[in-house]
Amino acid sequence: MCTAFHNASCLNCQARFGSILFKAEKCNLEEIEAAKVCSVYKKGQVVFQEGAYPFGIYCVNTGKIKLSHCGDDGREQIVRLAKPGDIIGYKALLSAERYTASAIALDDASVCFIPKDLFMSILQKDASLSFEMMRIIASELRKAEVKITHLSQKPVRERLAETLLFIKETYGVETDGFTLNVRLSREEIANLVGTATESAIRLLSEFKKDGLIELQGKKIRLLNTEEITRTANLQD
Amino acid sequence: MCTAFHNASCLNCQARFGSILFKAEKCNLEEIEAAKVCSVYKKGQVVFQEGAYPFGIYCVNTGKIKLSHCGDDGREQIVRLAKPGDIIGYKALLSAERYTASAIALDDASVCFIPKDLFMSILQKDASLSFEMMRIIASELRKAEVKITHLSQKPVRERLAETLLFIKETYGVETDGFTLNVRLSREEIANLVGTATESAIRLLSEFKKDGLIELQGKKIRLLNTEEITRTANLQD
DNA sequence: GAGGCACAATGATGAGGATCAAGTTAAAAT
DNA sequence: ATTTTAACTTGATCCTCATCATTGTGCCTC
Repeated sequence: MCTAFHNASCLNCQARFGSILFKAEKCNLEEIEAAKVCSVYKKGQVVFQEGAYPFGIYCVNTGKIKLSHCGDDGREQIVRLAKPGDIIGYKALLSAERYTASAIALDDASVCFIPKDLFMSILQKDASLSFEMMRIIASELRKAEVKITHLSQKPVRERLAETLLFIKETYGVETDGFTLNVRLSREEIANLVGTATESAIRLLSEFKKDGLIELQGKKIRLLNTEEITRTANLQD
Repeated sequence: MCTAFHNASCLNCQARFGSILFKAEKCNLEEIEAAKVCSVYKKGQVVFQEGAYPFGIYCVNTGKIKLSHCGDDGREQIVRLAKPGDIIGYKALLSAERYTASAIALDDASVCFIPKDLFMSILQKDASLSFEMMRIIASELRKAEVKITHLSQKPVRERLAETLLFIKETYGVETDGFTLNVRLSREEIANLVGTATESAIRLLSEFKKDGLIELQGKKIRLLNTEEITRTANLQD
């Protein structure tokens, strides 16, 4: 499956990535550090599965994770992209319900697991941590609401452009300054945009024809961010 | 504009509606009570406006509030319906940004205002309150993600049925057990579903023809909840 | 009661985008 | 290297749904 081990460098890890856990009081962070278990997931492996009950939360150490929500007809909708420092699986834990999304590694990734009881108890006594958690979730919620509006009001073309910018914002670009620093399948891009795979493909080649992007297998280079932004037609 | 006054019955109000604020430690709740200002808004009046900076949060005392997000083309998307006991305007406050949605009274409503500084300072020291806040926001986020999935995968017909059930869940029904306990314009229903007004109207009359609902002006009676649920095609 | 106004309803039309089908490339497995 | 499989691409078709246009209905004002 995946190798599990204790990662002694938790403090370093948090500091490096500015993770939320770093906001916890020191003694609590140390407690987390002692209890956590770090696991390595290969690309495509499932960190947790929609419908399962949560036993704790996860903090992404390295790699990239997609959180996707399976629709009734079986098609997936990617609701979030997580990067190192991000925590995932907190919504189900907080609302004490089953996962509404699956977490799947986009890369080889290492993810720390923090047991439910520990995390919850710390959360209840550590106002600083829960305050920070709240801010993060609130910001996620804002993003989700904007996405809802755009889904119901914007055409696929604009949403695709927006998604490309979002990917860049989330995972950044490679050293050349153009290539998106993640390999997503066309289907995954479509599931992020909320459209059919064929539509995503078609529009990507249009963007390419128009000189906005360059395609090379799964590599996507954003050549003209200006124009992509204009295509996304963002007001706010 | 709207009458503002101190409402001595805050403790009662919270208790009655099981508001989140009731989770605050007692001394903090008293502090909130002392500082809050209650205002009355007439139907259609704006509690806060998208784009403005937040000065505090609001707790709905009586009445119904819609939170709507204005799309780039000016069409509104209703992202939430608030009822007595709910707090609104917290996302902008927590993320220290401008409102991304406007709050507008659907009814004559009375809403309590709690100043920013007070609320934030309490939140940072009151782990119990911020924990509860977190749970609420997390649950909102879950709902939002489901909505995103449905928006991108389900046809309007199913989404309308789902919306009717959602309205029932949120505001309940009148004493007859059928009539939705809120008056929304067709446009508002459409903006809740995420579709054109005409489409909402057309489908509503289809539902009526099929005996699922009864229409009488703005009154909507859910005659056959069973069948509406089936039409909504909910799996999860 | 006549006029005006907002909202509701219905019809006609067209475009955007999903779906189906077929062919192509790329990657993985043997 | 060859087969197998999966992912990508492109074309053709169909259908949902948005848009435009028109008429109908209730409601308030004068």
